[in-house]
Amino acid sequence: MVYPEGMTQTADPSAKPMLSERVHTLLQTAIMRGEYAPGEALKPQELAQRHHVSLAVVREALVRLVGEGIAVRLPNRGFAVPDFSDQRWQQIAQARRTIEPVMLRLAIEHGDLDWEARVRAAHHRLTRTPAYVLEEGGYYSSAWSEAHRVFHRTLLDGCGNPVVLDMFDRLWTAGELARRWSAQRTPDRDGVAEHRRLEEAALARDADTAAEVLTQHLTLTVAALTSPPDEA
Amino acid sequence: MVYPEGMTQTADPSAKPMLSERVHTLLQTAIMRGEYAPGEALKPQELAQRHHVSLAVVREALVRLVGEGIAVRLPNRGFAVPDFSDQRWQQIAQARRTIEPVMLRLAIEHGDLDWEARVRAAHHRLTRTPAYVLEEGGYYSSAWSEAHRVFHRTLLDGCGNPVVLDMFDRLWTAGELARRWSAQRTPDRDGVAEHRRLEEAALARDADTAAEVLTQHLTLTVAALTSPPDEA
DNA sequence: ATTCGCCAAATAATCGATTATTCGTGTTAT
DNA sequence: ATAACACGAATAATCGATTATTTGGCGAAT
Repeated sequence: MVYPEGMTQTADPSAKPMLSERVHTLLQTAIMRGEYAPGEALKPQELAQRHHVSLAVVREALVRLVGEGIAVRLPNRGFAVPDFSDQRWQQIAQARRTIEPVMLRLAIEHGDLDWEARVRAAHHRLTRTPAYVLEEGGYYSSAWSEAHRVFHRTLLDGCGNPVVLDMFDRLWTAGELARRWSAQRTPDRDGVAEHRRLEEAALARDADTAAEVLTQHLTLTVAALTSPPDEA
Repeated sequence: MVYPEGMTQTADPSAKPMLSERVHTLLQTAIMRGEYAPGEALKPQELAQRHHVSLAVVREALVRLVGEGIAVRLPNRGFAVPDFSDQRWQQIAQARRTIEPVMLRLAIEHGDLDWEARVRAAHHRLTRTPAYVLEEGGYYSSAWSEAHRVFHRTLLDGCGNPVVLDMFDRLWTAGELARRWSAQRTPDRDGVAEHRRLEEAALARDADTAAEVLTQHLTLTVAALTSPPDEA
């Protein structure tokens, strides 16, 4: 006897995750927070005993991180945080300038009412989140960074294409890491006006304007790297 | 005493690769060749004893494959080949149509003489490689498929941006796998004329024409999926 | 007859230990 | 003094075995 399709699916979303999953997440956030310097070795032994797990789970987590591009592997010489150079940051920024505007056109073409609502919500949250907190030493607050990511991601997710959105996610992650380490100082601009113009153009289904504003937004963000931050 | 930078680099390119590396490559080509059906389980035990390695190396290879998007992981239920649906193939094709034309513009803008030479070489090789061999059962010959990939990849690599090229590589791999399994029959068109027009427009630095031809090329390839193949 | 719960087999995840490779230091030959 | 070599410590890669989870079948209760 064959059970009906999907009958055997337990699919418990609250099930406790695997150890390797947890260690992976821990390492991911640690690297993204800048707790490891570029080029610094990620030593399985140390990590294993620090988190009270075996080498195998650390190793699995590290392999996953390599797949995500936020760790590198030197065969027979272990794992390390990639040393994101300024060049790398430029490459990532160029990639974003190249593809995100066309992604946005796709989103504007395909986005539905639910998308529009989510764009408004994300923009509202972004504008109401303080960009800096004194305690966090000169960088954007983590809350603002997350709101910023969600806004850009929400703009694009109107396209409904997970393949495209996955590319955005990878670019954003790599970009944040590269930006953290490639500049002496993170650019002091949060592009408030541009975000508002992006929101308006997107909701007005004005693809040309939206793409133009996004290109400008991404260009300025990079240009601010090499020139002193004048704009607030 | 500190040695000069790079002094300790052994960097033996002919060094024998790790076991996990070898198993990873083996599984990758097996999956890409269609030796596993979509949804089919990739059982560590069986693979381990078939290739005379331990579970750990198989497991590491599988984790890497998941990172590359050609395997999926069901927590506590093992690994499997993703069941690429027609929908998935459509999504990948849309992603390619969306971003490859702008990538090509970037390549045309930045490509140097060496790039031009490689484009000519790749196109020459593509046109002189037979697209079908009777022995391989209705699909393109593997030699032609590889020449096809190299041509498209070479066109884009003029941009010199590894971040962008990595996106192409991932899209191409996923696309080949999805195409193999999502259609009853692979489209019977190889777009000879389009490839030639692509080469000419690219070398003439005519970005508008090249982008247009590439969009058309990618659109037809997908359209051929749902309609009977009329064009040869 | 169907559903629920329990138990055993199969498989996934993790662990501790073993083997292989690299790194650093000290020694020797030029 | 410098460079090549050898050896031991440190670390990476791999293995074999253990533990945890799921799967499938059987019987009892409804």
